[in-house]
Amino acid sequence: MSAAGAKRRGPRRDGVQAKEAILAAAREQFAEQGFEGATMRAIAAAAGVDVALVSYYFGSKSGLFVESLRLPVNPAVAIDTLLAEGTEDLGRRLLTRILQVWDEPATGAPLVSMLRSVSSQPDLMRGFLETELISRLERAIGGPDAELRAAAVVTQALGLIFARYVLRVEPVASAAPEELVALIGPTLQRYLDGV
Amino acid sequence: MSAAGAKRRGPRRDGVQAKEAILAAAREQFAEQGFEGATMRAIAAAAGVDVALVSYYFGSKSGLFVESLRLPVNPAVAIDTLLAEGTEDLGRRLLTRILQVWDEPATGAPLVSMLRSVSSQPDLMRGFLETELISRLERAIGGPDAELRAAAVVTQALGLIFARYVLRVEPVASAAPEELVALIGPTLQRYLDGV
DNA sequence: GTCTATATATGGATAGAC
DNA sequence: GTCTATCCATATATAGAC
Repeated sequence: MSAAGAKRRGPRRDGVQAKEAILAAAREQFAEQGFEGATMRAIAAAAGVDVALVSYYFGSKSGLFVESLRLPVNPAVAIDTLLAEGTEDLGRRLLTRILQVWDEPATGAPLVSMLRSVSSQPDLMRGFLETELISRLERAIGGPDAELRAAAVVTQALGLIFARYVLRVEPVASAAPEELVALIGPTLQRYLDGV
Repeated sequence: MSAAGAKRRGPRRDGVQAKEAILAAAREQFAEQGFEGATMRAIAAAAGVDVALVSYYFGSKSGLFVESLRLPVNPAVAIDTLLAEGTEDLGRRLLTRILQVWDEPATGAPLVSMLRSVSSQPDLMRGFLETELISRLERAIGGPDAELRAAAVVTQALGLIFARYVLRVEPVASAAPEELVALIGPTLQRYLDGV
């Protein structure tokens, strides 16, 4: 039926849904290559679809990543939302939001299981942190050493999350969110401000 | 107790070295029960030796832990050494020491591989962090919320270590130690001081 | 009810006998 | 090198005071 040369258009007839095929290919590519190493073109090719379809279904590479891991929230989008509300008091607001998402079982549980498996897939998280979180924060805060300061924010948040939700170290694990915000929020703010 | 009443003394005659037997038992117990859950009495019993021998060979539970994981340094001892030099500028000194140990391949490599496997053994690290690091820092700094502030120090250090040595996130992974000390040292100091 | 005191158990560390 | 005995710190339980 399909003409030789040009790709055919219209719905696939092999019974495989394109969206599912892309997700399957993405999981494989992300696992093998890490977030940065995997390319949308390679994923599309492996799924047997056109690259444009990936953007059509998932909006962005980070959106595809989030859905491929079945994560409940997209950290990149969450950061953009916070930044859109201005940079004032960003440290506390950022931390408050982080604790909200991770404390809520419905959203936190998948994140914890994702983080648990990170040690075996360091490339995956490194790429995501670098290109989706650190560079986003860097652009927003500016100033000298913006990249290093943005990365410092990530180290503090990562360490808190790891201690509270994965290791469950006391008294961090059962501290009230407000206590943690009061103690650690200013740290994030200091990194953001560049003191 | 042995059936005859008193335990026998003198060297073992079963050819198994007591030290090795203790190490083997310790690895098993630590893995199953975590650091806090494992008891020196249980380890000694499993090894078929008296409890006192464990202290004799390894000095302390944390010493046994360190040797059972073949770690190059004992963090608890390292902290005590730093504290013995006073609490002045402790944040920077602590961070400087951490970076020295982890940056040096001979000492850092075993630590990294240990940290990689932590996700599958959260009890192990939780117990060690709580009873060997956080409580030590807590006693040294005192003041209100000393325990939470000590724990905050651990979250920042842990996040930095995880980002720099396990995930190798840039620009944290290739930043100069002095840069990191200048940026993050004050954070540790703030937690220690209680602001 | 909450708070304090004392009892009891557990577990780590040390000194000294053998 | 190995074991006995003991000490000390911590955690849990119970009883009585207020």
